[in-house]
Amino acid sequence: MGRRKLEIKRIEDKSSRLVTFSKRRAGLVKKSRHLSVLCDVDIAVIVFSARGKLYEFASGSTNSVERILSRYEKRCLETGEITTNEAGNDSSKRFRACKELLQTVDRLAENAEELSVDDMTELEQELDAALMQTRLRKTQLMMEYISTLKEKEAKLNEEKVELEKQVASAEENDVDDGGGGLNDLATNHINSPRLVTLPLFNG
Amino acid sequence: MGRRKLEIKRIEDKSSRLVTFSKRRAGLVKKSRHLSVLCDVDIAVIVFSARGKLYEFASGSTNSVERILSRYEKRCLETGEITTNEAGNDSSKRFRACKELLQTVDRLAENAEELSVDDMTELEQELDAALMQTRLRKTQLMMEYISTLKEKEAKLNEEKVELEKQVASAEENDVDDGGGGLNDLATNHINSPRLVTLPLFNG
DNA sequence: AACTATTTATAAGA
DNA sequence: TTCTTATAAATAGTT
Repeated sequence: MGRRKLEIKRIEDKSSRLVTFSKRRAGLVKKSRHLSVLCDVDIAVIVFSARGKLYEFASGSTNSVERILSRYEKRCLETGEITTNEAGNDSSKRFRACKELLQTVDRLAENAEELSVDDMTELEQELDAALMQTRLRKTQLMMEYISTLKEKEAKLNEEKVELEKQVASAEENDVDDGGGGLNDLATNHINSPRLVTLPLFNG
Repeated sequence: MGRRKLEIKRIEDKSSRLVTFSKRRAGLVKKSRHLSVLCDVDIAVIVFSARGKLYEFASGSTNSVERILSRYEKRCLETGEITTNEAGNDSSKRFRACKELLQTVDRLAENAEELSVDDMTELEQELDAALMQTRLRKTQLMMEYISTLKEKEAKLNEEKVELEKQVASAEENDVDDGGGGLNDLATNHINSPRLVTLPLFNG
């Protein structure tokens, strides 16, 4: 929507790319605000420029991006987010069960007026228990995954050391050089940076 | 941009509000995609309808929303820490703040009889918000850690391939053998098992 | 879900 | 950069 029709592909000219970014970013934010007002919905928009500068918009007032993001995270966990699963795995079954549970909850919540406080208390406790289970399981899965990755890393490091030895001994047998670079490379690898352990995983 | 100029305020008629939501949401996503492609930037858009249905868009491929969100959180922490960062590590400060908060909660809980339901509701909401933040942050830290480990693995794999090439070329220069074992070793490494991706982290 | 009369966004130019 | 303007794109109301 300008003097010419613009193909939707990366604008190679840096100057016009920047101008377009500035204009269209403003447009996007404006449209987001309009949509959120007109239709009374919550919107968050996050933009990272190529140089890493952050631009954000959120309907509502202070801290809205954080609020919407935390809602988003919550929703993802609730929904399971286990979309890309093969048939053999039983997690698709589990996923379906989850969905059903959520539907049940929705149904109950809709008719909440017909349920007594005791009923709701019971439901609350059961849901609370389910939530706890889910969180626990999530953390376990992540921890297991981290362990797997760490093991993998250790194994790869071992293999690397082994290979470096092989290179070194091959070098010794090799009379004419061309291998000085290899030693540099090997040294480089040995000195590769160590893991930085996050505070969360201490002890 | 329609038959009439539309005031930017909540559309009261439910039907047209829904139609407008649908149309403009599509438009917003389209514009987001165009902006991300044209200007080569990362964009995430999150929309919650009034009924709580989630719509999302992110430049890049699968799971980009999560990726961009984690980048966003990271950035927020970084910039926040720049302003509140003085001598030494501030995590001890944060920890002290946590302890104080918990003590406050204990104190309030002890004297709960003296507080009104409204007071307790307010406290409940604040604690709930804090809990949500904590969970979010925990998940993000784990996700970031996993990303780091994955990157590390990729880098190690690259280095291994490089080393294997070095071994192979050193072998070629070597006249008398003893290097058959090396080839076996190299093959072994190339065929080392791939990452098993847990359902939780698909896409 | 399609159709258009209009409004809105914006590409290029100044 | 900012303003202008010709034109493309989005969309409000209609069918």
